[in-house]
Amino acid sequence: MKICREQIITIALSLLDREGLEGVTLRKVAAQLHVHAGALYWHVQNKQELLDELANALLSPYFVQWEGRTPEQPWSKWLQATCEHLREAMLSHREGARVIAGAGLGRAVQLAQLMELIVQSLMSAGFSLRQAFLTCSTALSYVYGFVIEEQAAPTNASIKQARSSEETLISKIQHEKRIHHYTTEMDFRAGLELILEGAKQQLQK
Amino acid sequence: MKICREQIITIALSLLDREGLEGVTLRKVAAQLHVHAGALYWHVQNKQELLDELANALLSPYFVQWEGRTPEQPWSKWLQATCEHLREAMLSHREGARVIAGAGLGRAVQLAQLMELIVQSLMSAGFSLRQAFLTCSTALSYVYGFVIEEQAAPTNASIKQARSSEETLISKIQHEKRIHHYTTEMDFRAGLELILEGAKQQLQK
DNA sequence: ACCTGAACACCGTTCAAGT
DNA sequence: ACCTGAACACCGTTCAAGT
Repeated sequence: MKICREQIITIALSLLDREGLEGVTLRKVAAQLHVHAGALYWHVQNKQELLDELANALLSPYFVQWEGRTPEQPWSKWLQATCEHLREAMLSHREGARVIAGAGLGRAVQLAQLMELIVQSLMSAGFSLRQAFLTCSTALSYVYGFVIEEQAAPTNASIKQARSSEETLISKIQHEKRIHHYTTEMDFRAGLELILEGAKQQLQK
Repeated sequence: MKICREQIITIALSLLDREGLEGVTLRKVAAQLHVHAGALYWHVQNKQELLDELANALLSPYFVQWEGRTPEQPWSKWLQATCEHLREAMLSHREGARVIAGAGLGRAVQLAQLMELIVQSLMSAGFSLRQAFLTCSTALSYVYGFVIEEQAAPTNASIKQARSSEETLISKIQHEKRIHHYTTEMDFRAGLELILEGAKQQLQK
């Protein structure tokens, strides 16, 4: 049975969607390739490397073709679209945000390249290197944190809380959301706008 | 050997600092209490519950005494202090951010309470329920994402990159940081200020 | 009520040996 | 070059049986 790196990643990805991150196991991947677990170590250094490649595999289809800001494009619109695109990439697979955050900037090549593209796009719009970096890192941190929480499986505790409708502000917020048909996507956009607005202000000084 | 829930959490916390999150294992905790692994299940439902308690244990010393905004306090100063305090709680133990994010709002009672306190403090400063929620959730997502990345162990890849000082913008940023003695804390504050600035702007409309 | 002892069904990783 | 076979040192979880 000849196998290659790509097959391993593809199988791992499908396993991620079916069983979640904790279900992604070298032994299960090997089994689906009709191969013993030890055989994977010829194609992959260890499990962490597989996880890193998983992060890249999530990001690649969304960002290999992604263009930097064009001169006539306002930077805030471009950055907004880029962050929403990143969120979509994360949402494209179960626990995607966790996978990407787990790899981090140091490991996920795609993520480092994306950061490069953002900083460059902001600088061409008049940001200093530091301003561009801070805006970029703030936006990315926000996306990370937001989507990780968004993808966290609803627990028994949170369901119980929602059901019992206590007099907490959080349950009032949930209630208001239902009435006004607020979506999680709207929350995400609104938070992102806060950051973009802050960056605009900073830029004028 | 009589043991109790508190001891389990204390041991787990020390294990977290010594060996990191993946070193926190029911069997190791049990061994340090001179008890068989199965015995822990009398005090704890499963490993996840222990992890949730770990998140609370990280937050409690920082937030049980934490006060809501006082009338004479500007909301932005109070929120800034609160977010910096949260970051310090996360940094107080190895991989603290990951532990807290892993528990999430649904599991870490302390975190849900903190959110409650923030929303309430912002509303008393004139925010609508929705404005307060969005500002709170944006700030918290940012802190999450920032500190998770901050605490990610530097990898071989990132060290190699730093050493080879390629012509990437990211390495230029690292370089600039060293020259100007920028700290990670300054980066955190600057990003936070972006969000606070954006929230101020939003409030005026 | 609280723990032992032992099992069950898993993990990642290594490595001689095969082909 | 690439995989088998088998081992090693672990995991979380369950549960009868002890005290």
